[in-house]
Amino acid sequence: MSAPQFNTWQSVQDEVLRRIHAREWPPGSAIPHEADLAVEFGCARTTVNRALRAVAEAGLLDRRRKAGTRVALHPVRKATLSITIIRAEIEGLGMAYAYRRILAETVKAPAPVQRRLGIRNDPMLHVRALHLADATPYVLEERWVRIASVPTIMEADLTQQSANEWLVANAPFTHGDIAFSASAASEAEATFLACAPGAALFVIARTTWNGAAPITSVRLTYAPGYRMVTEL
Amino acid sequence: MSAPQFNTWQSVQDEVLRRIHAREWPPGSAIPHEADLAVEFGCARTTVNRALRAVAEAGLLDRRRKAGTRVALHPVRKATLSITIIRAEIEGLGMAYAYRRILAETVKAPAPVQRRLGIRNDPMLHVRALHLADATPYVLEERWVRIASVPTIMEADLTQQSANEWLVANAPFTHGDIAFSASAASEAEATFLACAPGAALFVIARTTWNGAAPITSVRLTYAPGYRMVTEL
DNA sequence: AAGTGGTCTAGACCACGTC
DNA sequence: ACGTGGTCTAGACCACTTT
Repeated sequence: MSAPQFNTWQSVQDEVLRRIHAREWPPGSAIPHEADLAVEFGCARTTVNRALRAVAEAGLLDRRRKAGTRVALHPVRKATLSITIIRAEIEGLGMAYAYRRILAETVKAPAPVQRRLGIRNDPMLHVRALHLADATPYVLEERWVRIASVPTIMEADLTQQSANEWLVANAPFTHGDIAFSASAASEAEATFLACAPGAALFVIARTTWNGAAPITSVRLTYAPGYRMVTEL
Repeated sequence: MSAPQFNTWQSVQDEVLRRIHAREWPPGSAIPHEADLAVEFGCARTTVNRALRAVAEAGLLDRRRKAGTRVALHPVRKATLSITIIRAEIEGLGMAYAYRRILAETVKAPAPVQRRLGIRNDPMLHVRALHLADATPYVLEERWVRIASVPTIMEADLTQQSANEWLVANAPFTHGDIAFSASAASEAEATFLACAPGAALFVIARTTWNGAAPITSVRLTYAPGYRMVTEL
């Protein structure tokens, strides 16, 4: 007889996933308690807990104290997107990276940007720059930085290093939001990205804070054909 | 005198995050070993491990056996997108959900779809459907399902329930890939989504497998103005 | 009130990678 | 070879939630 051995939390996780996928534990049903599973698997409850927690984080289990653990009815799969530096992204594709600053000015931000950041009339650094891959336009970066939050950026040479890269290295942030959308190329965008006006462009808008202090808001407009890919 | 108390792994995590953000542990620098931190924090090494592992998963620390733990030079922030069923997404916005099947046929899939799924000439179910929010077009679903992988789908009434929803409930998958892009509306898409041809549309392409068996490949084309939002 | 997951501890052994 | 993180154990107490 002797049940198979489950010595590691990963082997327990594999077995749990197998039972879920095989419908031995159907969606919505309650699964045995940690203590029972520990006995069945012949390991410590801590190990079972580690495994179940990992599966729950993946969205396949719902766990609640007292209520127990149930197989998720609508497995909310989570796709994780890694937000990297643009230079690293391009070089990772095996292409040559180049960067061209188009504009840098100190101004009051337009109303929509102020609203996103929750500020009023603070002086902002406005930077527009183009990132190129193998000498062809890759993405247009349109950025506002709240100077009071990152005063040292005024001493950075943004003709050589992108604001994107400088901020990643020098301006830590605690949280932010990010939005993905599609947008028709404006006349200006079409010129910079070497495409036709009205072309469908992939856009990422990101706003970040350091604690309560707003840092920056950026709009990245990608050249036609860009695809953001990840795994499930 | 007496160092502050860190009884829980979350309090340890908070302190670690504070030191990283405050640059007490600058980017690229090595931080003390788990054992040393356990002594400093006055807790078990297990607790320190739990905290550091969580911070490492968030991308702020790089951990390697023997090499030790370092503050990440380029913190790779991860955005997690939850993939839900479309009806839940629309109802979650407080809008009325409606669904209209446009087409369902059993055919051989076109070459690009076969290539994505890694199959040849298998019979496929092809479904085209429109999801509406408050009676206006929300997203167009264009889907291919490999019948051999999910035979029971032929008995489902896809005029009432969307293939999206049926599959989530009845066809478990182990892994998949997902791509986001922007695309100009074709004549057909413009008609279904009630927009102008050439309009910039947000597109999600998803392909899923159950183990080695390909399940389905779907292209979701959203009506103009759609934004996919998440937090960092 | 009681049951379930969440967490902490102290000690131990192990796997991996760097030296 | 050896140092560091990775994990396991057995037992205990606690927090949250539902009954």
